[in-house]
Amino acid sequence: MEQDKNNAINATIKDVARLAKVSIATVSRILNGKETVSPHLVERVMSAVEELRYQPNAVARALKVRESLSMGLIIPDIENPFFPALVRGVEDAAQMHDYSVILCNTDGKPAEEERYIRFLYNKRVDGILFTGGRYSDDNVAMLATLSIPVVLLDRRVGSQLSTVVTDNYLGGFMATEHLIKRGRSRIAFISGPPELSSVQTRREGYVQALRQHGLSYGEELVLPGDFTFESGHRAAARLIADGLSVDAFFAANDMMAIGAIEYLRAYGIRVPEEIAAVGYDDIRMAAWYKPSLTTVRQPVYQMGQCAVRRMLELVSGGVRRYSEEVLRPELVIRDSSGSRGGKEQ
Amino acid sequence: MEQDKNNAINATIKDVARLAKVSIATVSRILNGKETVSPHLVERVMSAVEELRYQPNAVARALKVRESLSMGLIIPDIENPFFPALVRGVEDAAQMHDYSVILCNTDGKPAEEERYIRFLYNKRVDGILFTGGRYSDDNVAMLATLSIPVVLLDRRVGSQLSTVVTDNYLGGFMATEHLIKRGRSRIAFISGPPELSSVQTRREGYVQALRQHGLSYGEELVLPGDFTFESGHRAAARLIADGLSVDAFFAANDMMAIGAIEYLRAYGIRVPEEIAAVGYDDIRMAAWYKPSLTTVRQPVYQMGQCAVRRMLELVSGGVRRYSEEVLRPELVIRDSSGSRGGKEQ
DNA sequence: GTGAAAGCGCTAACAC
DNA sequence: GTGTTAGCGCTTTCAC
Repeated sequence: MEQDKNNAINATIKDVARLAKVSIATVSRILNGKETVSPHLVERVMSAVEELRYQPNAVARALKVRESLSMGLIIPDIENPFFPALVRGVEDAAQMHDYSVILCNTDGKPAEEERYIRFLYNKRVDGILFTGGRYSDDNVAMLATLSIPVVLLDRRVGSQLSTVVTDNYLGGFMATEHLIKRGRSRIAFISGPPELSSVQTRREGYVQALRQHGLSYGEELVLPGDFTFESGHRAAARLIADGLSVDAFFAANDMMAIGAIEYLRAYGIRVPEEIAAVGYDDIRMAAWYKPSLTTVRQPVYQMGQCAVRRMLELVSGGVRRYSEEVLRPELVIRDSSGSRGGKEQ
Repeated sequence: MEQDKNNAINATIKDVARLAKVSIATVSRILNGKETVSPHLVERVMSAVEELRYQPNAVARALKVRESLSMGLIIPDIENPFFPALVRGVEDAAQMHDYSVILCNTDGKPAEEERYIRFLYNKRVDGILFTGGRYSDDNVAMLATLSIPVVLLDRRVGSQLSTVVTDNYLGGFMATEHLIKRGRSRIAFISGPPELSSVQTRREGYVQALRQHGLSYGEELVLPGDFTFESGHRAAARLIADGLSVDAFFAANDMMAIGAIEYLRAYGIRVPEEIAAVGYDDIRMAAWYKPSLTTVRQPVYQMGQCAVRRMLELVSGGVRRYSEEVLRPELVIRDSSGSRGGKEQ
């Protein structure tokens, strides 16, 4: 009656203690390895653990210690090719610290975001990594009031939260300057959702590069877009409708760049000869597409890692330091931006 | 001293009970809505919940009820374009039932798989959804001994576990027969990792289609591959080295198909005119690639959903029924397999 | 219909 | 060093 549970499916710390003939406190001490316990007890306990195939119950631990060793990762959509690398970066870094990551897809809908934040809070995650969709300032504000560490990814919002972003200004600048150096002078910008700070900042970089090189800039050079392939199509259609007064474009992401190129080529317009193109993100396809796409690569995987690091600092630090980490993007030069000599060549 | 915690960050069920002047049992009953409670108490409790912004602690609940409302999802790599849709299917279905999903990337390494299985068991997830990498029968066996519901995804292994797969035999058959109907007669197969049951079964479908149409089949028609773009290159290189005695190929995934096409075209070989191609998966790029890729689409998102459904059945059913669900793939006909009239046209 | 109380499995004082 | 014990926040008998 006392020992018949040895082979039970779920051994508890109690079972281990009984089998090893020690108190549960001793078992706990040994398993957590913080205090010193005499070797012969260690041995007895460890073999009991073996025999019972004891696996500590993390739920009970979480309840007691108020630390679940889990974090929430809120993203718009894992099927959007930007996010897998981010998620992987987060997951790898989390796992390294014995943390689990709960994945949440919101499709950028504020209502879903709110649901998930509440959901994660219920689960008592130790922290939340958040990438918003559209303008979700409300939810960011809500996050700020929560008594939970938060790291914002790729979205710099006004509030007082830690953020990890890439330098979108620099990215936009590099892309545009590259086209200028390739001899282009009328450069359009295919925008993403204008509410996103990342998009705004890329555009600022674009504008500044034009200015700095004495090139003309006007609202008519900015084409609306929403990050989809199809909106690339539409932007190209407008370019054509406008009489093609442009000899290059910089798109706020690769998907739109490719959409636009496809459309232009369907109209017999040669890329890069007649119109040069630069994208943003360096998705996988950018390298394989014909013409291969010059683009601005974001260190997405590293962003994920950094975010986890920041979050863990917040969790353990206790003191809530609001930090901002800016990662440097990189220009990847391929065929779509034309050859060194410019369009004449 | 009794009520000064009202605005504390983390209200507990106790705080709510005190404020509403009822017992914690009553609060619990109302919040779970299973038993009937008199309306005036409901009102009092609900307004206390409001006032305190009470959020139940799921960890405590999980400990008590032995149900964490979370599941683990083990995949090789979220950056592999096959998986995002799967993950999304799982996540959506899970969320619909108030479940959270813990994502685990193993890179297909058995050691990582084992680590994660243990990890998830520690967290007392209610079930595990598992897609193995290579031949990980050991871990599948380990899963089988665990006292935890498991659903295997896309891998039919000998053991007694529930599985959700697509009909790879049918997929291979359809792909091959399509090429035959397009007038091709010497059809190569670019294989994936030969240990994967999915790959083996696709190959069986391929072989059977050839046989059934009285076409020759031999080992020399099977080219090794490992699902990467580069291995598609290599396969094409071998095709060329062999003197191109082939007028079509069927690749076990799209990535390799595209890799092979790229290589062939770099050698001036026209696709589909000289060599027709069919892939597998229908990744996003398949539609955009030039030539657009004829391929076999797997209902990946639905697989994720089905797997969750199965798992939830196991969890609630109590009785462990080992089921097997086979989803039907679909042939998506595009340009890479040539025109209806066959290669002569 | 409602409250009191036991206990899920664990950690961390606190005694000895 | 080691054991005893008090909870973490919740659900669920069991009485009334």
